[in-house]
Amino acid sequence: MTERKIRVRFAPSPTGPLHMGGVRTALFNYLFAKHHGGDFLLRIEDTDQSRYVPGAEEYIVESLKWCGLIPDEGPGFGGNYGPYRQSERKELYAGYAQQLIDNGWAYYAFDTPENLDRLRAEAETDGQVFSYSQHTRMSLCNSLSLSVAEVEARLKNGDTYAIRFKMPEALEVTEEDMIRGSVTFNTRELDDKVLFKSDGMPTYHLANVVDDHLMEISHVIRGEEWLPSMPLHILLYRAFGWEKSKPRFAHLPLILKPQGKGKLSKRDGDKLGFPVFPLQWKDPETGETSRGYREDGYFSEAFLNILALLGWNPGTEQEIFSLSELSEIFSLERVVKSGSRFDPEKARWFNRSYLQMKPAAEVALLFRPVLSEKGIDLPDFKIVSIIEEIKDRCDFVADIWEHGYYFFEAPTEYDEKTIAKRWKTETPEQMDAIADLFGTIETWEALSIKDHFSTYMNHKGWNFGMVMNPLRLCLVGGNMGPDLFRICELLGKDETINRIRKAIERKKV
RNA sequence: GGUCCGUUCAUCUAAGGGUUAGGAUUCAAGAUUUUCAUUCUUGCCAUAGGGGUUCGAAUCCCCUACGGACUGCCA
Repeated sequence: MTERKIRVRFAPSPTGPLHMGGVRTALFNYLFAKHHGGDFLLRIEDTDQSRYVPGAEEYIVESLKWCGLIPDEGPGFGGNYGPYRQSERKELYAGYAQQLIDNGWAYYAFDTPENLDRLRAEAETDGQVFSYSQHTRMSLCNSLSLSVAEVEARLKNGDTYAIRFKMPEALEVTEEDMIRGSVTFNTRELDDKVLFKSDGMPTYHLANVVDDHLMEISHVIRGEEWLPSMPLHILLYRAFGWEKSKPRFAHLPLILKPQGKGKLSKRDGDKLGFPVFPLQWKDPETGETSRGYREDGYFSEAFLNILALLGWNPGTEQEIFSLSELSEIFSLERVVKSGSRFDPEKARWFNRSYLQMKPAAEVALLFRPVLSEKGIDLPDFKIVSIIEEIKDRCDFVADIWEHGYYFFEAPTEYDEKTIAKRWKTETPEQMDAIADLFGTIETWEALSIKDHFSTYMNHKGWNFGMVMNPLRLCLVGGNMGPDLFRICELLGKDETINRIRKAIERKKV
């Protein structure tokens, strides 16, 4: 058992885009596999054709690729345990369902969905909850309550049926969850879940257990919402006689909405003020578009880093991790038990940290398209120099424009507050003098400009603040930006002088 | 309603019987930047409540409260 090859799977159903909780589940599976030198598989659980959403599977694959969580096996990724789409494994499941009927762990249920709906509605009006279970099964229409002859007749007649699990009576099922510890359920309280649907497809429970067994999955790492069905799955392994090779279970805490109640869900879409999806998603039915982390300008490394620290911690004070670093130190023991609220502010901070770590040349490559879109073309070394100056005030690549547009185009308006505070009657004359001074400078380089400027200022006896601030206003349109002389240098001599003259003109009017 | 899971600053979390309960984000103040942002320093802020066990409990046990998940021929 301990020598068993580690194999884990991420098993989403293609009912829409993956949300960040799903990505985190994939991440933890990936990290666990890589940490132990095991395999990470992707399996598409598309057993409910009525909920199938076109494009969802592609979306899932693209999301994993963006994050760098590349499956070792899966649809389109190869592997010896395929197919990895449950719809393509359809034929397989009926035999397993039959096996359970034969050995008495399951039974045919002929009840119509309408009838069950009615029973549920009735129970509800009485303030009760209907459940198809050991307490009610004998009064319903199934191969346990009907005579053998009747069952055979119905089967022969082609009546539709579902196959339900026959939950044992009053049996304690205890399982050691790798995150939660020992968890015990009593089968008395559990219902008879449908394993095989009347449409010929298995339900999640059957397909999941059968495939995990066939694919030799060693650890099931999934969201906490699956904890209540763990006893059913345990019992299914028992019913099939697969207990010896049964995987270990680990139920991850949920990611909660930042405010309000409940877990984060796909339906939260765009309403929260931050993306819940890794990638932008366009709903094929409504045409509605939901934003994604990628399109919002997050680095995938930052996105993953945020997710890694949501419900897990390294036990040290380190917060920034690469994927390979995470693989090295990740362990299920350090996953927390309680659900966590996602904090968009901290997500921003993570992205900022990654942006700051990247060399200016790399950021320039990412910023280039923004400039191209605006029809701006500058030599690379120039862009890199500019980015070096303003990178540390940005959280996202897109912020570079916001914080440094004046490097690329002259200001068209000037900040009123700064004008009121700094633009005095003597200012135009002073600016004019500075422009003249600049015209005489031969080595157009920050240090040299500063030198000339200082000497001139001292000679004139002018107040530095009352000249530098208006000068800054002329060049950038406000009271922001990096070192003034660096700006002059990067702008170039002619442009600097032009901007000063232009500002004086504008102020006159 | 029932079953199961959970509960340390506003948020993410550390501390696996003995610490002034630590860090990060946010927020606030100061310093630096002759501007702004950054950066740095400092500060504010927490063991849900009640009972036990123990010399000693955030840590172990019980109860209460609160939160969450599940309760479909969905996954």
